Amino acid sequence: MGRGRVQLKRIENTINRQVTFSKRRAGLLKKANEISVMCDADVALIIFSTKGKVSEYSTDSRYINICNIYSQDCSSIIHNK
Amino acid sequence: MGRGRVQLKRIENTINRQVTFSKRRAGLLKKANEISVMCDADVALIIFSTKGKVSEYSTDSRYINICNIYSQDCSSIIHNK
DNA sequence: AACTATTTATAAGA
DNA sequence: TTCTTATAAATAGTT
Repeated sequence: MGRGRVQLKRIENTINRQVTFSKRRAGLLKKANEISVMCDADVALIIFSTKGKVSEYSTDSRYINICNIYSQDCSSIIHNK
Repeated sequence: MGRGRVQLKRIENTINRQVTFSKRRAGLLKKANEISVMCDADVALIIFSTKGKVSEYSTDSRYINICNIYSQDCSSIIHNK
C-alpha cells in the first residue's frame, strides 16, 4: 500500500515510525469495526504506542471493564520492560 | 476492497458472512502483526466469531495469561447473550 | 495535514 | 472451499 513495498521490520526513523503508527492505528480500528458489524463478530483490540498510550476498540460495552483491567496489567508489563 | 463497495452493515447471508469473516480475520491479524513490528507497538487483538471461536494475536508472551483470562470472561459474556 | 502513486486487501466469480 | 481477478481501500512517500 503506497509508494513502496512494506518491509516487515521496525521503522528506525522516529518521525516515520510515529506517522505510520497513526495511519495504521486508524486503519486497524476501522477494520475492527467493519468485521464486527459486517460479520456479527465480537472484537476487542488494544493498541499501545511505544510510549504506552492506549487505543481501544470493543464491540460490547461489557468488555470495557475487562479492557480497563487488561490495559492496567499491560501498562505494568510495559513499564517493567 | 474488491468488486463492490463495502456496506457497513450486517451481511445477512450466512455463507457470505462466514467467508467474509475468514478473509477479514486473516487481514486483521496480519495488520496487527505489521503495526506491532513496524511501529514497535504492543497490540492485543481478540476476535470472536458468532459461534464464539477465538482468534488471538498478542505481541508479548506475557500477555497470553491475561489474554486467556480475558477470553474466558468474554466467553461467559457471549454465553449469557 | 493533504495529496497521489502504488501496493494490498478483498468481493465476487470460477 | 481454494484459486483467480477486478476493483476498492489503505497507505508510503511526497508536498
